[in-house]
Amino acid sequence: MDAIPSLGYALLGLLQQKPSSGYDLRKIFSSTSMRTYSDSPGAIYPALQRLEKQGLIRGAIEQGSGLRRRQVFRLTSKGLAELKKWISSPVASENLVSGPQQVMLRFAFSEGVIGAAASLELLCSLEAALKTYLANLRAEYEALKTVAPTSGRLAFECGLRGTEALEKWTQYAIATYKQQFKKIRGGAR
Amino acid sequence: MDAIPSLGYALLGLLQQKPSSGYDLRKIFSSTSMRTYSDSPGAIYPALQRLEKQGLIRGAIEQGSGLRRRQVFRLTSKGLAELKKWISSPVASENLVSGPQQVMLRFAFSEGVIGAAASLELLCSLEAALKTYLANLRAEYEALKTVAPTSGRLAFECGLRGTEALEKWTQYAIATYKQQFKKIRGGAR
DNA sequence: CGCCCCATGTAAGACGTTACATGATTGA
DNA sequence: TCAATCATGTAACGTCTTACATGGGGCG
Repeated sequence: MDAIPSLGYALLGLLQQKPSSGYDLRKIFSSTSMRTYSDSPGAIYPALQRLEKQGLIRGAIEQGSGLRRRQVFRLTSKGLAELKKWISSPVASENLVSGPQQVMLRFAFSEGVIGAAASLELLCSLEAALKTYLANLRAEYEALKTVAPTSGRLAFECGLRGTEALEKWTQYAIATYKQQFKKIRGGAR
Repeated sequence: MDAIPSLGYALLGLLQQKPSSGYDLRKIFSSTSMRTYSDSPGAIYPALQRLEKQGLIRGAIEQGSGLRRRQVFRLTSKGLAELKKWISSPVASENLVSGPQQVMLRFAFSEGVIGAAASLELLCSLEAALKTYLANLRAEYEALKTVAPTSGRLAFECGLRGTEALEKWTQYAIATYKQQFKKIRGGAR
């Protein structure tokens, strides 16, 4: 089985939340913070075809309400399994090189797919990966800061600060989940 | 003239700093914080060929020291002009949708290519773009925070915090440059 | 001699982009 | 009836990925 690109997982995650047509998905990409993914038909329709060919989703034509036929896709059990596997695989520090976007996509879907307890596990794995990643960044910074021109040094500091902000967010998110669990366990229902 | 991809500009910027062979450039990509760019020969050599075909760089074969021939590339005046144009074009808030990486690459090269005063201008343009971008993000957050599950809300907050950190960095960088200018103007040499 | 590093490249395939095509329905 | 919106798709093109090919030089 070939590796599924980022867009494919975004589609799987959205379809898990709610069965949708290609057009629905395009609207989500163009109107929400998922703008980072392409809303062009030339990207989405072929991607849906690939996922269907791999047996991860199944489309059903809906010819009811008089409009042009729409094809509504939903996850198959195989698709759900693939999504779970992707979301729950531990975060490696290499996953952070090209930004946290991919990991964040996994986390955003996690609660609905694998549950809050597993979301927390994902966060802990992210925190550990960040520790090694930040150590490398800081070492590189020490080597660079004496030789680079101001703009180069500042640009590097930008990456460093961004990653530090991500670390703080991770700790905040972990605390949020832990508190949530405490409330549920402690509070009467 | 076709649009130059990100990798192309990264190559132009590095070649402006120092004429290099394809192999040198690959090593930079694989060993420094520019890991985000591919270090694979299948990406870099074709990219260099394209840039040469467009007249932005020129390669000279170096057959001196007994090793296999290496081809050292350097910027042409046309290439330098293109690089200047790219770096000094104002930042739009759309440039921030897919992360600050591209803008940061421009900034990192800016001082050596267009000078510190123009670097400062780029930063101010970035600050303005961030203001509108953050306003949009915050509006979307208000709409989302009541309906989204915890993990979805937290993931969005991550993006928000990251952008806020970027804004703070921008202000810090602007202050750094302004202070630098004051020192130069004020201090005897 | 075999192995690793220098150094350059190509080929096949996957993916995304832009632009175009199609056709039905709703509303001015 | 004309335009806009719903809804799906295809074709050409460019770029990146992975994998392979080539060949010289230094070293044990």
